[in-house]
Amino acid sequence: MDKRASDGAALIRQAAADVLREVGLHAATTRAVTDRAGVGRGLLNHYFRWPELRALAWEAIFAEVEGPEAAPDEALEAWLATAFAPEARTYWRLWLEATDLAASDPAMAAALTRVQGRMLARLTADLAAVPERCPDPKATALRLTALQDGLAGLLLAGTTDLTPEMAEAHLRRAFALELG
Amino acid sequence: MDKRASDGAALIRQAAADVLREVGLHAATTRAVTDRAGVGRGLLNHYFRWPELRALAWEAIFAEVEGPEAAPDEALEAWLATAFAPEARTYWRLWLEATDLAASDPAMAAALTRVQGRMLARLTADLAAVPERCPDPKATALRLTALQDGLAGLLLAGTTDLTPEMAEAHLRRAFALELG
DNA sequence: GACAGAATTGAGCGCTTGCTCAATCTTGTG
DNA sequence: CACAAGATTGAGCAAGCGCTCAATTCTGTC
Repeated sequence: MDKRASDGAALIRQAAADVLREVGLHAATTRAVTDRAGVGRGLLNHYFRWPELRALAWEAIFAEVEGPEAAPDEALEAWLATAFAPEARTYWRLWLEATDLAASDPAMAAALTRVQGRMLARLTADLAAVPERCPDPKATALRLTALQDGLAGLLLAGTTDLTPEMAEAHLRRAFALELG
Repeated sequence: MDKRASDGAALIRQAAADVLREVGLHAATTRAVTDRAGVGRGLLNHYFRWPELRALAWEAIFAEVEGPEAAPDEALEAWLATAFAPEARTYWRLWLEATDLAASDPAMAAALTRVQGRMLARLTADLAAVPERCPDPKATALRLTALQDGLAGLLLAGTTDLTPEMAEAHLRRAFALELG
């Protein structure tokens, strides 16, 4: 009745998410996951195929992030404030790698579609809560999301002298332009 | 005196660029390049190391694209019009993959820095040509570039119902907002 | 024609990857 | 306790990667 404290499959799912966070999508391997989980190599393939497990763990990570709702106007400020917070770096990287992988990995593409849809819907809803200032919430949400992705890419590449603070300022500036 | 019609190193550089265009940065291999160039496998390593050759070929591809200058106001329209043209798809993908690789590949990071710097400088200059409408060309160029990157990422992932035409419309909308 | 040096070749090394599979260990049931 | 069924193991396979190196071919010079 009482399940084992260590259920193999759950152990592996958890370890996969941990490994993804630490080394990213590209460097993550099945061996790293099984070692981390403290189980044999064969067990992973008994429950999963690597592409599926990878997509599963990736989506689980972003599911955590989506977290609870906030009051509409606080939600927008919270979004702006956390978009380029230091803790978010892990997610920019996982996001970028996922966009990349989605081209060749159907499982990742599906996961990305779901997460992206949810995030866009949420931002759209938050923007729709101030209709007098934002006549087309869907379009604005898409532009702001795209801008955020693009700025995150610039930050990750580390190739410009862009800092997270500057990125946030740019996002706020675009936000101000969009909301008139 | 007259150089050989087929100089091994040049042949390999050219083949590398072709392969990158066709299969992208991640799928490209030394074997694909040497086969394409019609030379033996060993020759590539006689002249190059793979990370360097890859970065070299990548930068060469974008050097072609930078092309000749246009009249200042035409330049902005040309930029908007070609940003999401069908032919540009290859470049979005190479760009995205490069951003990804830059984290672990110093040669790619250096190449990306150079190309990104040139592109930003060019757009900044074009925007500076209309100072009455664009008070801060550098910041605007960065935001527009980031937006373009983000929209390209969304298109590549193929996960939203975004079309290239819509992406261009979004870019034009942001452009209009920026330039008042 | 002979010869030195450069260009070029491809078999193969060492490594990593995801995955298979026969064997072993654990667990719940009668 | 016995026994079937599921959980778990790890050696090893097949494939791919960048790269090495001894051997071969080509090329220009005297």
